[in-house]
Amino acid sequence: MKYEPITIEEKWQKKWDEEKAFKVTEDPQKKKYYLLEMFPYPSGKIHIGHVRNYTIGDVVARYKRMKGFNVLHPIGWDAFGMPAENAAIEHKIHPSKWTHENIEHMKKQLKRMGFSYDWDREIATCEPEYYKWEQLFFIWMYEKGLAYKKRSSVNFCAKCDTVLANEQVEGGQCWRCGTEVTEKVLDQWFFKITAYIEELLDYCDKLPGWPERVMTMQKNWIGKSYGCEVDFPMAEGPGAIKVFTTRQDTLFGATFMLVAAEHPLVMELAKGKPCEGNVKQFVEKVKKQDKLMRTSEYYEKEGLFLDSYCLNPLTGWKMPIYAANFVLADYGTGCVMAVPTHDQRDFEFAKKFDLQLIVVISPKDRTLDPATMTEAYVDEGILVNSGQFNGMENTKVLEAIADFLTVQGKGKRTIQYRLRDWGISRQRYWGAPIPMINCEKCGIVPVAEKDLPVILPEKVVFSPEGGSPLASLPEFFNTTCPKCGGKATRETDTMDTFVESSWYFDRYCCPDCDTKPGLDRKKLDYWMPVDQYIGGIEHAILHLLYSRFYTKVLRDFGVIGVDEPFTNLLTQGMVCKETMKCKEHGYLYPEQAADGKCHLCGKDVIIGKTEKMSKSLKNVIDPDFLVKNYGADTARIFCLFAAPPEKDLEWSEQGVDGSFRFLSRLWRIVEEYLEDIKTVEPLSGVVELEEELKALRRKTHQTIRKVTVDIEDRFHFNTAISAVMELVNAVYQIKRPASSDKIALAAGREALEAAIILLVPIVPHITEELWQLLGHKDLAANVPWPEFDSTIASEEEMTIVVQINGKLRSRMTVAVDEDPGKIKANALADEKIKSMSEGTQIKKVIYVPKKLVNIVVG
RNA sequence: GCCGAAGUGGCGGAAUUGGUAGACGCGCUAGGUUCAGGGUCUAGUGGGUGUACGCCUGUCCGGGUUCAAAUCCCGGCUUCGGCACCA
Repeated sequence: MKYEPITIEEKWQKKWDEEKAFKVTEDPQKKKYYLLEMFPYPSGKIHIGHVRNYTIGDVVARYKRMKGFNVLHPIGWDAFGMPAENAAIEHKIHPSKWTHENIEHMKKQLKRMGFSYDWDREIATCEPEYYKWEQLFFIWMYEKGLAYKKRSSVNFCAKCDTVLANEQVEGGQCWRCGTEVTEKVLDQWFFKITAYIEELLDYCDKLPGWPERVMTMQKNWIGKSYGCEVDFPMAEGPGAIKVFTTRQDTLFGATFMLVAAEHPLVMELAKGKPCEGNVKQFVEKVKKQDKLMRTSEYYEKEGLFLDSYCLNPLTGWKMPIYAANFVLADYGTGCVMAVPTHDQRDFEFAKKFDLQLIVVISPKDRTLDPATMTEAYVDEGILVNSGQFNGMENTKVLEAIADFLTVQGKGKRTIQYRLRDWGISRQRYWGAPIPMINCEKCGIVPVAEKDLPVILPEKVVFSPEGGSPLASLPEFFNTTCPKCGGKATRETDTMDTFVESSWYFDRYCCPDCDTKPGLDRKKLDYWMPVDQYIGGIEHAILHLLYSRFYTKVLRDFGVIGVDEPFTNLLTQGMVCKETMKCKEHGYLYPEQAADGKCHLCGKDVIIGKTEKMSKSLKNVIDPDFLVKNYGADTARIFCLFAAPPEKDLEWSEQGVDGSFRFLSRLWRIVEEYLEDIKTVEPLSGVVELEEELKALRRKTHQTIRKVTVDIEDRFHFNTAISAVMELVNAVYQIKRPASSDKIALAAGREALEAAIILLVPIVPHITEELWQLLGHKDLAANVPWPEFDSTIASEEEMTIVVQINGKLRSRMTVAVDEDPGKIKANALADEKIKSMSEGTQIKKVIYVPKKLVNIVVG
């Protein structure tokens, strides 16, 4: 019988489905394990990235189940979002229909991969049963001041025709479509993520199960910095300009003031002065320039004198005030004290406008002369020209100056963050409606809880020009005020889809809960937090930060009982493949470049760089193709074998062949033995064996040990698989026992059963089939994980390496329990060692137990 | 520019704590197979050198610590990722 993956895979998938083999319920007697992979956006088809992500997760889920854990392993759909809406415009298909069809198809694909999900917990975030609760949480957040509306300048993507959060802008471009982001002023809803900023930061050091670099990225994103707020009084008249600085040690060197061009203060100061017209022009120019500036590498420092002065609070000197293009309006106070001698940007600015330079930090080995300086001095040094602080080290004077400013009432210590509140308004249709009402009389009023959900209307018109379809649907937005009953209009913005993905893992614990608040605390207390979360590194900031925030909000509502949603996080690497190009036809799909020739023109194919698989580069492998040609098991084992999970995986056609070959090899050896071992019990306990079988048995138990450690402690599936390959090789290697040699056959059966069971989490279909062939009635998926016997696994002999001065010279085989003194003596008595150390003096003999003897000679 | 990760055969990757570098797989070579081909099984496969037991050399480069370094320390190079006028 040949190994026919397609037949057996479909057979077992059907069986698992019928038996609901992976359905779970809360069981207080059993230890729970919540394994979660980032849920997919239903784009239409699964891609290799999904296959890799979900395979990694499935191995762990199946392994933990075999280890006796009560494993929650759910799946669902991140079903709201723009592509559905774009499809509606382009193909005249309703987003709902498009989404549901995609889910249907992708669900089939996932089932075809053999992932062990509890499908009864499947959720789709576009269903009112889901977003209803999100709307409830929104109202609660509104009542607590955690959701608020603000008129603000926002990042706007013209192509997507919607607003983007700061986190969704990458290098000045839209994270989704790459279009350049522009600024727009709109009324927007925000979540007050900054209310939890300290806790979010704090826990960055309390999540040891997260990769260091993800935590670093989050910390950077939060961007906490300690400094001072300092008041610079206006030279004439009342008032002062507030400035944030982390470098109060350079305060004595502040010689001019910079204000962000967009800052309202700029026009205020220029008002009525001769420069007003110029200033206005300048501000307009900078506003337009802004977006370009963000993306371009080079930038020209520009500024304009506002014909006003303020005073340095410590020196009392007059400081000219400039509007500048390189000062950020939304960081700190939007105003910066300029210290040209010790800040490169300020230095360049001062040179351009010929402004005063005063050195206040002096390097230890030389003296700085403002007249000859060619760049700012930004290193450490001793304070000069700084009154009572002269002679002190600048790094140590920060506290003293902060105290001094506080006592003098000229400033105070403050903390600044880079993180802004999370803008969640989207001017799109396919999202969860924001449950708010604008009443002419009462202002903003939340929808009454009893009226939830605010259902997304089905019948809408999409226009290619964009704009929210909801905003042109009177049946939707015309309503009455819940407070006064008067005429009112609904909010037509929908929520950012990152809101749905911020709590879906909670909902999985009780997907059918239909009583307020949609989350069953008892069930959540059993399952949460997620023990292991697995997904792409691309969500290091966005999704993971939002989810952490939302978890804390829900905790404070008493809805859940955990501080953090994900205890352990594994960020898997990308799947890459070489690109292929034809001079004439550009990038080619793999099937268009068979035999190294372009199938369109026959020209030689140029092999390009290896890059992340993407449709635009056409370096993609369709999972359907793999399943059809090799089966799901081969796709799974290859994804695991080619690289450890956190590293990028380079796709290799030949590697896939190799994986398939291994499975066939396993199949063949079992078949080879099948008749003879069908009725033989595998070995267990202590049995006297001849040398070859003893070695095989040792290998069997060593393999169990290694695979267990590799999966449990390190998620190193590649080495686990190679260990099983070795075991299979070992069975091939032994002499085929006679049909009557029951002991040898029992040892063979023990080895083969071990190989099969150890591979169950990795290649579940072939192993189910082989398990059944061996005469077992129960599902391999439910078999307990094997234990190893350390006595059987331990070697009786060991190879000791003999070195002279650290160089390998000889080896010897000794019993494991050999006396160390004897081993050393043997090493010295070794023929080769004797001849090589002749005429030298032995200075030292080092014995590393069970490893080597190093003889140091002089 | 700043921060972080990585660099090992022809290739993907092993080497858990400093202790036999290159497990396992791919590729390649040779051989067996009622072997057309493919498949399959067995053996070999870092480089150099020698008839051979062998010897020399070798984990990005240069130093250092150590009996012993892919692994630890210092300096540099390259690649990838993140942040980037944050005051």
